[in-house]
Amino acid sequence: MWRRPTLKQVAEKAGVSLGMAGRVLGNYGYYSKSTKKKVLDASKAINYTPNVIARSLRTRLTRTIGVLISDITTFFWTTLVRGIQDKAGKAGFSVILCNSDEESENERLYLSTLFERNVDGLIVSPTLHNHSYLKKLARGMVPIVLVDRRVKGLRVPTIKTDNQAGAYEAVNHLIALGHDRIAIITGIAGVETSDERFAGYRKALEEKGIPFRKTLIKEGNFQKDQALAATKELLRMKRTPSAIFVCNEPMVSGCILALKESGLRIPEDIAVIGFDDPVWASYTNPPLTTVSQPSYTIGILAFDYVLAQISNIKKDRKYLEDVILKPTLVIRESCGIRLKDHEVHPAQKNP
Amino acid sequence: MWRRPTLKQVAEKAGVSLGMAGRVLGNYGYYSKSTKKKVLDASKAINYTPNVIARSLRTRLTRTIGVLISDITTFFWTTLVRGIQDKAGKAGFSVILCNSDEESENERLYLSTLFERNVDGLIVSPTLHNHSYLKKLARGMVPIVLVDRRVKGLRVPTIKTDNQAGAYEAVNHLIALGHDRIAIITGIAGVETSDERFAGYRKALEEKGIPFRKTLIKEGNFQKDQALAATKELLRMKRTPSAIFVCNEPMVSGCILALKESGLRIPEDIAVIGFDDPVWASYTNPPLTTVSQPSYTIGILAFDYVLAQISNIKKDRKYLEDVILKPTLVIRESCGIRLKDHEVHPAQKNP
DNA sequence: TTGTACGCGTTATCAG
DNA sequence: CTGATAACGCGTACAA
Repeated sequence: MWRRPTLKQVAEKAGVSLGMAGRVLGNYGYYSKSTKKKVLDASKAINYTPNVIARSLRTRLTRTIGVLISDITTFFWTTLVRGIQDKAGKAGFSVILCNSDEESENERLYLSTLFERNVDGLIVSPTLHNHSYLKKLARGMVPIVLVDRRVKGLRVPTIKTDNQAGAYEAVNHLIALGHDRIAIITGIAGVETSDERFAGYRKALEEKGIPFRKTLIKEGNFQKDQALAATKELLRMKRTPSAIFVCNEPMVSGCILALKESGLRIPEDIAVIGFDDPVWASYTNPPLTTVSQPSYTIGILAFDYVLAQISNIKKDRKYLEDVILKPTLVIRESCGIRLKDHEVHPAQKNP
Repeated sequence: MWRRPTLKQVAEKAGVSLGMAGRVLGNYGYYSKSTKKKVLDASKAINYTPNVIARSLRTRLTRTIGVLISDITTFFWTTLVRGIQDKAGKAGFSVILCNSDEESENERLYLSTLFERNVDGLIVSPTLHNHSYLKKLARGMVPIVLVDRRVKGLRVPTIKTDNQAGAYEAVNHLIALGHDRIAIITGIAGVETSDERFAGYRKALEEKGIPFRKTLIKEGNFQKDQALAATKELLRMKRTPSAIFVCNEPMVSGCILALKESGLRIPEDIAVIGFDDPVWASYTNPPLTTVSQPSYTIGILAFDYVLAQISNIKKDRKYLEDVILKPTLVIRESCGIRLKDHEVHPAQKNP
């Protein structure tokens, strides 16, 4: 099998020492114009490319970061990862991508292989359980930035959106349109993202004095199928909800599917509001009203923040703090037409 | 800064030689039960993990593959990549992901950094121009598998779907429904995928004796915006098309958007048929009829095929040949109701 | 300005 | 069974 040319071969070809060749190719130290030319020519002649592995062993730097998220397949993560990659590419970093599928086992596994591969930094969206290994890594073993969710007891910069605010706004929108039986399909309970969105839901209801009914709360797992099942359960109730707040993109898919199957019209028979704003949100019938997160930006920032840690720019305290981005409500048609202010639901008590 | 424990430290702690420690931890060669225990204990005690970089330098193997596609953000690629990752993860391989955005410049750039990083194999979807570097790499420098598209003059196993057949089936479907002014929004001309789909379009028309009009052909760039513009142009024609065949997912988005803006109803005023079957295809109004590609499977196979090359299982000639998967037409409602056989368009000439 | 020599952490060979 | 010891390819302190 073919073997790549080495610095040594360049040096021989150029008739200089190995160290000399290294200096001009690495562009450091002193060297004369003439040797520079000799080395460069030799390098080109034999098609030399540096061996990054050897360099890494020496410098202890790989210019690689590991990214561990739940599932590249969902819109939120795809765009977030694209953000990371774009920024990383420009900075000369490669990114190794892993999907945990929300399984702590996978998280643990990937985290350790990533660490063994000497990545310079890690961008992680932690699963629900067993963060012991993550915490261990965070104790100075490798720079880490969290995205989307924090972990209790882990002091690591986190880039995320204000989920509670997003959910609050969504549910308020529903209330303003006259809804008072608002169901919610949450994500996995315990995951910060879910809990915050649920909190926003609850806060909105409480503020307007709308009764909070346990039967209207369904726990999903962030995935389509379970949301579909949950929606069906909701529809089997004696008094069905007048609106459903679905806490992420794959789950809205499931919900809409269930609604379609049951022949219900949106929003006439039941309103739907989602979280995450994928391209297809404008194409549904009717177009989906939803909370939009700046996922691409989160990716960009996440990379900036690991890079800051890697480069040790800790002087800038900014890079040690969390950043919490504001989501925005994108109003389309799946909740019906917005009523005038004076037409808000009578149940509203706090002005 | 913290430094990871090394084999040497394990050896010292265990009171054995470096070579010994290496043998038991690497599980090769001979060692006694007692030294095994000593080494294992020491390893655990100081939390040893092997340094993959050093190993790679020695073995010349990185257990890493590079994946270079156009854009992780589109459905086809996301699922394909997920296929690769799933298979790679199980095989103990990491994957470095890069987006070319269909720019040869980026391709060249990423290809070289991937190569310098000593990836064991490469899965690439080549851009249109300038494959000189790719060809160079393919000359025994690193195992390569192509996905989605071939490159002229490059003898490398390629995993793709039969685009012509897919397009042919799509257009035939349209014709069977009585359409005779069928527009097409193609991908980038010259890219094999596009050309094949175009060929399928043309073949279907010719077979049924439907006139082939240049004005009904718009070249897109695989992206949403340009397809949107193209659709608008189509609608500005004196005689607008009765149906549009749009050659990939992001472009269907653009097309539908344009149609919506113009107030046209699908399929009453104009039919739409797409290529690629993203989740949202069932949610559009009406649900989108489209050609579905087995993208996840392509990813799986692609990894199998590079791995075969890496492991040198070339004895199995199977792994040297292209595999061309059959797409399937998913009929929903964006082309209208299927007519009975005897109702096919009168222009049909060849039974 | 140039060359020498050592170290990075493993794997693997070769005597004992 | 075990212990030295030589690569792997590159960076860099040190000497010349």
